[in-house]
Amino acid sequence: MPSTSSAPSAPPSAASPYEPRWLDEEEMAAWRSFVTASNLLNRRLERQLKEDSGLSHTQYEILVHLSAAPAGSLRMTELADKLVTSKSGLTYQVTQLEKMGLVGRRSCPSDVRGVFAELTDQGRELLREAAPGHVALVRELLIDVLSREQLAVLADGLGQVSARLRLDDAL
Amino acid sequence: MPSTSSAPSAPPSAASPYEPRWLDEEEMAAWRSFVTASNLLNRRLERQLKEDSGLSHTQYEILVHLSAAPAGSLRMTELADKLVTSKSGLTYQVTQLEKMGLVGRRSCPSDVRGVFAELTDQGRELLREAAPGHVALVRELLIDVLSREQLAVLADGLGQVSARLRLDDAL
DNA sequence: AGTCGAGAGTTCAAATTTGAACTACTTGCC
DNA sequence: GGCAAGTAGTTCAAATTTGAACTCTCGACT
Repeated sequence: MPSTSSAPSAPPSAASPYEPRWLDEEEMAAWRSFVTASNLLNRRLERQLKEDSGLSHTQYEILVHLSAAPAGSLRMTELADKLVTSKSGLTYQVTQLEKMGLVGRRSCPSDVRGVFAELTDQGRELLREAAPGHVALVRELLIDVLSREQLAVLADGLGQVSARLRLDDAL
Repeated sequence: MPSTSSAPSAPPSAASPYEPRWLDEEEMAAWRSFVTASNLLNRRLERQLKEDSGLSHTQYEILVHLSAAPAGSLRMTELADKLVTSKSGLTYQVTQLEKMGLVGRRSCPSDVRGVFAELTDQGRELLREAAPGHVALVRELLIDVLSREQLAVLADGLGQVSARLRLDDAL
């Protein structure tokens, strides 16, 4: 009896109005490995970043997104979107980063309600220091484990999945 | 200038002793889509499960793993491993589930230190109710978005990634 | 037997995350 | 102009997560 993660082990003929389409072995394996890899990877990156730079993965990603943005700054909402996190969660983390001197807040000229999070020089510098180690680990644990083709499929497939999810959310 | 998530936007010729191998566009895309899809998916599943069954994704997975285990029971440590979570985190969640009457604790006969988490009838029942909706959503958002080949690659590739991570952790 | 390092779970305090409520501002439209 | 509906961010309380410290037990070895 296959050990599944999304269904009780042996779907009995019972309970729900329409018999759902359970996941077959391959589908189950894909889903399982996705969840597991994601969790394991997160734990590892979290640990490494905290040890090497004192940043959480979330904080690191905030810096990255800001550094990639036009003036090293992004509106809070836009940033929250890119990070896929809650607005309140972002408010919290930006405050933390502000205390650390890595990020600043400026108010938006065109919209009084708006707030820009902005990378400080110190933030840029810390990111510069933190990036190599982080990238190296991502490479070691994920990128270099997969072939070029596998990477392409990952990018493609999960890109579609993300796109679909973003659409749904926008409803 | 490519927007990367693991490196500052334009890797300047600076800072670290050995110039790291940055991620090229494809690699970056793969990594980005993985992280994003994972976050989006988690948020969605979390929401759905909570609404439909009052369970968090973590709690749901605990029930699943237990239901798939020999006597509907697993040692705490083993369960924590499967879930990829901290021991203390598991202690907390098992206590929650216990309060809800979905899981029980039995002590291990052969090892006084050991504790089994065990699915109750009520737990089995709730899982039976929760599973169809959850599976349907996983299918809709991930499985059915990908082709059979893409799924195979996912399972394979991420399986390897997980295996590697598990090995490393065991060091 | 006696001891010492490792393992199993729990407890604890601190950090994080989240949704809901709230404030203040914008916008589209009469 | 003036309003209703929607937006941007923050605040707040509650739930969760984590690592470190701690307790107790196992096991191997002397």
